[in-house]
Amino acid sequence: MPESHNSEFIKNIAGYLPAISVDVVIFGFHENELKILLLESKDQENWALPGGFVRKGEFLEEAPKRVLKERTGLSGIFLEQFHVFGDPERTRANNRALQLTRQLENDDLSAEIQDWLLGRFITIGYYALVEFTQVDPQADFSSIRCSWFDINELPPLISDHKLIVEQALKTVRLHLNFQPIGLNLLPSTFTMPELQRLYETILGTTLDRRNFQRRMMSYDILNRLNEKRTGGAFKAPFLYKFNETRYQQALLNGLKDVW
Amino acid sequence: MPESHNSEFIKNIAGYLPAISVDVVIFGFHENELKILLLESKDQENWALPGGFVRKGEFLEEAPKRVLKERTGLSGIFLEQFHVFGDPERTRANNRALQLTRQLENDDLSAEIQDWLLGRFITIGYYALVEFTQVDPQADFSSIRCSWFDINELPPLISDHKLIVEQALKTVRLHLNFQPIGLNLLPSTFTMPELQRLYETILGTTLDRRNFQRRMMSYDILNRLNEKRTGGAFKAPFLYKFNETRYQQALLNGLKDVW
DNA sequence: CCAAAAGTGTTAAGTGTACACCCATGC
DNA sequence: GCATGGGTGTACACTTAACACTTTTGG
Repeated sequence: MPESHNSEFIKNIAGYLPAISVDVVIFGFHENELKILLLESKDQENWALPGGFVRKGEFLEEAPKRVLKERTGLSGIFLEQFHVFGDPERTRANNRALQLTRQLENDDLSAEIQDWLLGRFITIGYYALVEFTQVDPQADFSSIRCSWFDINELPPLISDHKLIVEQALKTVRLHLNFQPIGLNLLPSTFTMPELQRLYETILGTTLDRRNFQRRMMSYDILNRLNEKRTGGAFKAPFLYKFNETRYQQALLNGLKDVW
Repeated sequence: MPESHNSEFIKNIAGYLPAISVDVVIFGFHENELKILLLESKDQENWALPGGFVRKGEFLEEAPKRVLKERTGLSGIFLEQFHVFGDPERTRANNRALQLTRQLENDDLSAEIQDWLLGRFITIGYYALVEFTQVDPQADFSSIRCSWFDINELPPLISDHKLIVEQALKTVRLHLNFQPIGLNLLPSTFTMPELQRLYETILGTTLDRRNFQRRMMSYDILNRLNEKRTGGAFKAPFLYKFNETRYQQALLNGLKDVW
């Protein structure tokens, strides 16, 4: 799938908006670690965020949706614009362009297309929160591999991608203060301790078990099921599900305003 | 100043990034009303947000800074990116382009430049908070007038500019929950009731005088002066100044986190 | 001296924090 | 039965919301 899309991409380079790219920080949660999905380029030691370009006729949000779909197979996921990165010196475009041009150096790329690729790119940063176990990471045509990395053990990244990741994490932490989180990061049913680990991992702190439970319940976005997670050691915890209606409402209205 | 800049702009259209514009929602506060600065175009009944393009070599943030400077004369102002608007059908660019091309129809605009102007534009929305009394609104070359409008009495706006304004206001209200505000919206000294009116106006609600004062003081970003605002009727209120060091620190660290 | 605005104080209700205690489970 | 993790309850501190009282000022 990505292959055919990519050849298509090369041929239709003029069908994309110039100078604009999107990069997506795809967060996943697994074994108490917050992870992001990265691509390893063929030319370099460095890794890169999955990114793409915007088709001339499409809605802006479609571009990150495509990226997410192609790299994870997932759709219908929470995806949020968080910052535009536009330093003239950012070399993301150059790196990406170098990959493309080297790969295609035998082709007869017009000067126009060369210009397109080598010009300055402003990139719109999106973040996505996905369920780790449902993802089958797919490399794109310019990459060797696509895989998950612990947020605390990132490899060297191209261009300003480290900055983009940091900013994404900062934004998620801020959003945690007034938005619910977890619907797409966790399986459809989960235990309270599991939800707590997610919060702790994102925040990089520890939280009080009992107070966490109370606060989460006060948000009124969880339904406790009559089942428990059996099989594990020790006391079996209850299973919970997000109440999707209330969850979406909380996303819109915010959890709590100061004023 | 704007005139010379504008002719320069036309000649150097190729010196700007294609397909990207910035629009700035400039908020001011005057007589208990929240206002924004709008431009009236020569061709249409509709008004528009001040906007501009990004020069090829400049930092992204320079573009809205230029816009702000040219329309208000102000610099060093709080300016924040809040959303990217990228629907393919948004006609801002077309409207703007129409103005430009009509105005220049006798000139020999190359097909390339025509394409540049008539293509699809993605716009990055910024908001600025400025001190009303220090602004001398300046129209640009494509506009008849530049003036303030009460946020509740906006004229018809071109394209999706109404949406952009709404989103800006929503963002400011949200930011009010974790960021200090007022440094650039108010004169350098002000009274507590004046600051309260600002908050009330932005939020569209009324607040308790005494609790407001306590909360503001608890943020530890205000210095009370030994002077009062005399001349008015009734009891003279104290004057306050923002402690700029603490203010900037609060901007960075946030006022209060839930977690 | 009265009305209106501003400053200060008080108190009850609500919320958050830090625990103590009990329950379930595997070894 | 004991270590460990999970569920529930509670006392206390702290914050917030609501309101009373006092002070200042112009008319």
